[in-house]
Amino acid sequence: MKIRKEITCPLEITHDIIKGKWKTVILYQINHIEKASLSQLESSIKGISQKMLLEQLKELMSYGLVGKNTFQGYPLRVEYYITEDRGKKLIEALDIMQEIGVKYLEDQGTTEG
Amino acid sequence: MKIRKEITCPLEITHDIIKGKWKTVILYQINHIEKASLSQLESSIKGISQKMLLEQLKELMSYGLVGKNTFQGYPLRVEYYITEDRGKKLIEALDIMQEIGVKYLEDQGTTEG
DNA sequence: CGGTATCCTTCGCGATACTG
DNA sequence: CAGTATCGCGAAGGATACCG
Repeated sequence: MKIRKEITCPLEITHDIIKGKWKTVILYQINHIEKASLSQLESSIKGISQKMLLEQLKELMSYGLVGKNTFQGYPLRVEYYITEDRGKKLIEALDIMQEIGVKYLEDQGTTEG
Repeated sequence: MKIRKEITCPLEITHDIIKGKWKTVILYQINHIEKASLSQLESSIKGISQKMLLEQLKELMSYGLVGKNTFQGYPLRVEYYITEDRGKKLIEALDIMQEIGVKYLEDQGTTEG
């Protein structure tokens, strides 16, 4: 995911970070599950492959939005979480987007049905 | 811009609508300029072509996020605006994204310089 | 259970030219 | 000033197979 060099407003940086198909859902799900394992995320996000999930998680971590704890032993265990400083702020925006989505579905329902 | 059929959460609908490279900046700029003409938008958004701008505006209007007033006569004049019902709500999310972007730039500045 | 590597396809976006 | 049409490219993302 590329972040453009020339920007009109800082908003675009944030947008470039989360514009990928899965980024927002992943963040949203991690926040809900709280300490999310890879398999938990994989099964909770419809249609995502393990490869995409890991790829996107890596990017989100590189931007400091998601953190990870690894527990050695058997079976292997990891916990993904939303970072307090950067991640939680973005969740606020995602929550609004969630609201809008819910509203959108309601409107669809009343006009279609 | 395609909206996926199978979703995990309504958030994805909103995301699918604004995921395009220019959607968020366009919305943000329209909101700031208030009654924005095409040329105003074109000159205020760095790097965008008229074709992309019109294409994206059309999509944003189809989702009810942006409205347009056309004034016949010479020269031709149009005003694009953020819709009260749907658009303004999204601006709330974009404002948060703007804040995050600003913070991001600040952090970059302190670690790099 | 978690993670990596490779190959292939699709479609978002840019460049360009034209119309009312 | 505002808007439409066509074409080509590249990166995002999907399928699949393999490793600790």
